[in-house]
Amino acid sequence: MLNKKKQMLFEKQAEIAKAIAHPLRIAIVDFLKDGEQCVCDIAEHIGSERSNVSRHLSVMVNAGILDYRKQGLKVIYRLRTPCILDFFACVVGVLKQQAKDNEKLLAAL
Amino acid sequence: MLNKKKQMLFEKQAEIAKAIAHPLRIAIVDFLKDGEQCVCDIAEHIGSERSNVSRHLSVMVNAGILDYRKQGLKVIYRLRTPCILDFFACVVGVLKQQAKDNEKLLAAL
DNA sequence: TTATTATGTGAGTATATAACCATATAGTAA
DNA sequence: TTACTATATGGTTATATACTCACATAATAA
Repeated sequence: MLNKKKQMLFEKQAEIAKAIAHPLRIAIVDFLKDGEQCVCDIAEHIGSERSNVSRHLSVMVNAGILDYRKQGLKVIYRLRTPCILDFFACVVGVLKQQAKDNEKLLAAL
Repeated sequence: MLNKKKQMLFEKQAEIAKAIAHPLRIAIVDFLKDGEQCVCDIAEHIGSERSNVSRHLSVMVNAGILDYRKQGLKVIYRLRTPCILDFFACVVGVLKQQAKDNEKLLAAL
């Protein structure tokens, strides 16, 4: 059985994973990998309402994935942990594996 | 604005991330990193009902994270993409960063 | 001061997810 | 055949999440 310490660690990890697990949030992280951006530009880039984007951003800030600074009227967000990008490299690996398996399946028909 | 292709990719990635984003599922992945296991042993190890574990497992199989084989009465699950473990290395990095920041905050009080 | 702009947040609704229980399915053994 | 075990799944309920709209807040400019 799991001990309390491990259980707590898994809950923390799940929180962070959940903070990434949304198409818009992934689009945001992908956008921010090239540099910091304000909410308005993020919203325009991913094509969603600012209020919605603002909420997605705060989810990721709370999880520790993003950071922000205020500059006049604007709030500018940036990636706080670039290793998040490694995660996507792995995910793309999973997708490629799936594609390969589908090919095999097709070839076998 | 995002094009359709990127949007589809982000949705796929989110699906995989969601499949990891649960404390029990992370516990399962952590358990499986040392080798394949049947549902009954997984359920006992993480301390949850078999029906519940079975559903969590099928979520991860559908996402392409896990694989399984049948052996008599038992169904034995294994990690399909070990790079998933890299993800956790990153997540632990995020947690460490958070802990460091909290220390600084405390020291500043 | 008022007006404008960027961002954040409360309220409501719709949808998705997780957990539990009961039951179904399938393999094994007597 | 019946009994037993491991796993999967339908149904229900509780909870969480995402989205939209309206409004609040805060910085800036006129």
